[in-house]
Amino acid sequence: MSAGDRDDGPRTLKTVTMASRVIDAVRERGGVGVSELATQLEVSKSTAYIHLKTLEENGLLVQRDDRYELAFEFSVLGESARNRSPLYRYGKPKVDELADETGQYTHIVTEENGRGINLYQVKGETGVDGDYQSAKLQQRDHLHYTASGKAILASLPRDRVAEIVDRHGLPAQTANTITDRETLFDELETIRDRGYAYNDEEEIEGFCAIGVPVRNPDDDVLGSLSVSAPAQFMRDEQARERLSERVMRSANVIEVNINMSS
Amino acid sequence: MSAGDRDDGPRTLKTVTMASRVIDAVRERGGVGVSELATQLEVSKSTAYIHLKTLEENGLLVQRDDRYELAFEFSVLGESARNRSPLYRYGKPKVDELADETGQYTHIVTEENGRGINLYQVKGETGVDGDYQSAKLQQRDHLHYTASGKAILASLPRDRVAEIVDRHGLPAQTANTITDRETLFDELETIRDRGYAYNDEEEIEGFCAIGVPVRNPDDDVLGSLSVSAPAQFMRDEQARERLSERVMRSANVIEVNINMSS
DNA sequence: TAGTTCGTTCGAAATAGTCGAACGACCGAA
DNA sequence: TTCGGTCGTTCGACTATTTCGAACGAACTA
Repeated sequence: MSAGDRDDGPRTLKTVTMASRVIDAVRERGGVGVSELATQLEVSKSTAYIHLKTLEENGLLVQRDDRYELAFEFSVLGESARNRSPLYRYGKPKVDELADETGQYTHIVTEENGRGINLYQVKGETGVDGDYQSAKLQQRDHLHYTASGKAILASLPRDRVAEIVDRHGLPAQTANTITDRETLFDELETIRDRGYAYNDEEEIEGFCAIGVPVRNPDDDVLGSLSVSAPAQFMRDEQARERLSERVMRSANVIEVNINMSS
Repeated sequence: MSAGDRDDGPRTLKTVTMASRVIDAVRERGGVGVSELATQLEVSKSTAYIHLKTLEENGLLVQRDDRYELAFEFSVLGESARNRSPLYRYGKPKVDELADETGQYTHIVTEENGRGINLYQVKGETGVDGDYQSAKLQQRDHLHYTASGKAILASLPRDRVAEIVDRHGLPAQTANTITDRETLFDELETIRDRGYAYNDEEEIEGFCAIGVPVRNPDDDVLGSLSVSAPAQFMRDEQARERLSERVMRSANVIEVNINMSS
């Protein structure tokens, strides 16, 4: 084995980690062949082969057109994971409602391992078309350049935020992305005071968003509710004010519904 | 090892198969502890432990309240899997539309390994509330007792259907479920003639549904589009006729859109 | 037809997984 | 408080498993 064998923390099963890398490679490339995977993961063809076959036997991959792709089984597992989240269960109807009323893209985001995960989103009537919808839902995002992410960060203890920034950094996405640690902490302060996070074209040029945290009775943050709209729309102070009030109200209703259920 | 070591067909990685069983157990129980998993899978505590830890390290499980649960990562992978399906991409807007117009539950289903997978569904205005929605989306269903499933089976070659029936059987779900092989083949014939499948309370008592296959230019079936409604509603011949025409029309539009894209 | 590339199979070398015992932490009962 | 039970966790040793590379036929290209 190569020199730099890093300690993965606890003892782990290398074969399982390898399988996980296989799954990741299949997702990234949208399907792989045996030789291709062997090259990408730097293992022998026979190893790549047996991994793919094993995952296929277990229903996690399927062969389509001579390539191995992710099985729909993942969509079953994904639904299972989502549905355990009260934020998803109680938030989904509110997202539908908000998207309907505002006509804009509306999302629910939660945090996992320091990244934002888009649990659900709806494109409202006036929402711009394109690959935006499917692209976002497939993606784990950094938390510092989205309104949803910043809303979550603002509700997390300071040292947790520091930990996340250490781990994932603050890469720029547009010219407006916050890439400085101190600026970020100041921004989070502002968000706490104001009650909502504002994304000023920090992720996508021409797009702004408003994000509001959703908390449980113990004040742990479960995630956030957000609405994004063209910069043009958001530049109108009044519209923005109205919209933020609206999102805060919905987030609050979600919180109440979650609290009543437990 | 125990006596009955069956040949899994091709050579496979036992550690990966074990990991897959772990994931399945976690899903089934909605979260597990170390000892609990060890008992369920009949392995030592230390083995259960290292498997859970490895999957956690790889972002596939998370610890919540002293239990290991499925990570939202699965929801990312699931979206990825779904979005590769043209049936999903082109069918989703039509499902939304149909649910809106009919006010009933509307779904898109596809087949994988002889089972039906619910790719997307929407509860229309008049759709009954309850756990039905989330329950269905989490589930792989047998194909023989749903309208969507029968529509798919009717579009598959006869020997493929036989294979599926051999593998998964024809378990009864209600008194109306088709449990006899010959009856099923006759029904599939009827479906082909009629152009749509009808579920007459075969899955859930009080619920009927209409399912229509969606095929690609090569005449392979990609899945089906279906609408379910209370038995009361469906007993009205005229309503049923109108609805089936409507579903067939939408399915056809989906087909056309898919074909134009390739 | 010769030269690639692909996926697939196999035996043997080398690595990695499993077990069971043992520990400290935690919880509830006595 | 103290005891017995359970929990998750760690470790070394035995053993089973994974990995590799070579070799094959099929499919495709030149």
